[in-house]
Amino acid sequence: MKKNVALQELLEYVKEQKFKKGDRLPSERDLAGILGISRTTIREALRILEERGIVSARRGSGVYITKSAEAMALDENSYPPDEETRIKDQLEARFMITPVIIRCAAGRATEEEISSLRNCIVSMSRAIVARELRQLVDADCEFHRLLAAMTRNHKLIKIMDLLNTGNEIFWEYFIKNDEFVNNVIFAGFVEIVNAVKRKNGDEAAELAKRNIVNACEWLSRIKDTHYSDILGITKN
Amino acid sequence: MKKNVALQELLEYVKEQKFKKGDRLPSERDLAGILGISRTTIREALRILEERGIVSARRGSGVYITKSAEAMALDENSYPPDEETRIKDQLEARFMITPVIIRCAAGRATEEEISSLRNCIVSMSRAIVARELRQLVDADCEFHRLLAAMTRNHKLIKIMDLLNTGNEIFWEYFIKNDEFVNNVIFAGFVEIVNAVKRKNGDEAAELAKRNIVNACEWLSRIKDTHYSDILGITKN
DNA sequence: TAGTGGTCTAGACCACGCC
DNA sequence: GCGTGGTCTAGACCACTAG
Repeated sequence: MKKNVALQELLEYVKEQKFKKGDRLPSERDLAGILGISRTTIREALRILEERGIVSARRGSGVYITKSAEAMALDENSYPPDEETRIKDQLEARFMITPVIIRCAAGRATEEEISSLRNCIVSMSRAIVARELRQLVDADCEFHRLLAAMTRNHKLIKIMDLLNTGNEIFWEYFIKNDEFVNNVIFAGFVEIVNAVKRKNGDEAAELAKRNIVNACEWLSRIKDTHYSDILGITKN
Repeated sequence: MKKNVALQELLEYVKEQKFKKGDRLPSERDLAGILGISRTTIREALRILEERGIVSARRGSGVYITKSAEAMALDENSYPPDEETRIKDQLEARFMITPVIIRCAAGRATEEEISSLRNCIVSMSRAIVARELRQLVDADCEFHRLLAAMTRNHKLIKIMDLLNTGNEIFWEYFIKNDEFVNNVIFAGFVEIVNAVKRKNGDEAAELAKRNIVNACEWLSRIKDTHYSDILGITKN
């Protein structure tokens, strides 16, 4: 994508021109001319830099550098939102957040809601048999959405919605191996529901964590990455 | 902004046309025509809906609804609840999520980022003296945003953004009492930064929790509600 | 092959900061 | 008033999906 190229060129340009923290960049229109690219695309690149906290735009004034060159160099390598990073971020976020929500949910769930969870698991099972990635992801989302709803906390529901986006990225790998999905992940979900039914929040949370640990280990095996790093850093 | 208007109209249109989960929306070009708006703007609105997990775009195929009507209604109602509920949800969510993120941040923060945290605290202090609610809330948001950025995890940053919305609701109460804000909350932030500097994630997380506990207790005193219920249910 | 989302472009107008 | 970032537009081409 050109915006990513623009982003790299922009960083290169900043380095060349020896811009420092606090300096003002050329205007968006000038940058567009300098880098031979449309202003819209430049803006998209700047937006990304702003998200990363490297740059800050002030209306009517200009775009300013807010991060030192050293800090920029430091996280330059850590930011390509490539597939590896997305998988890692997604798994880590789920590992950190989901158990907390499930622990809370276990204390507040009704019998009826637990039946809904069971129904979800049935859908999941069907999707696995039919090898329907989309249905599997949907069932997984629904499962987690229900758990979040049990907390009766609107904010937590929204957070779960956020966590529920972008999971295809690893389900895609899981669904390739029936045995793993069935005996490990799927069985894990069943155990979680049982723990929730017993209103044992701590156990449910622990099971949720273990499920993600298992997922990480399996992914590490079939890919050449070490997802298990996540666990050491964020141990609860 | 027109994209926000477009977003509302889009939701309205979906409701009118009785689109359901799994249905395909008209193409972006058609929607542009229907709503009388450029495709770029429509795309921006769709991007937001995609982030919220309401919709999912498939290249070469179309844009599909991924959330049931009930879930959408739930989402819509997630903000009109009464003030009590909003405060409770907000505090509870922060109590559950923030410590986990801070623990992770403590293990990955750079010296420079810690300086930024300190700067934030200075802004906060100034805002308190000037009794500027808006600046105080901004500084609080920035403080938490920085902490989330230290995790280097895009998802967690987004989650923190979500947590950062709607906090005016209790800052409004806090700012009325200088002594409390200064000696309890503000001092708590300073301690958190120190713990982060020592890379002591567990302590930082514990301090973050205690800060929210203190906030709950103080709110319970000045209002006739028992916010401390939150703590028993979600103890870690 | 026709239609879709993904990306990029050039140009326009607005709201705001600064001189 | 001038230059800035913020927003919107119409149109183009590409890569992909599906019939």
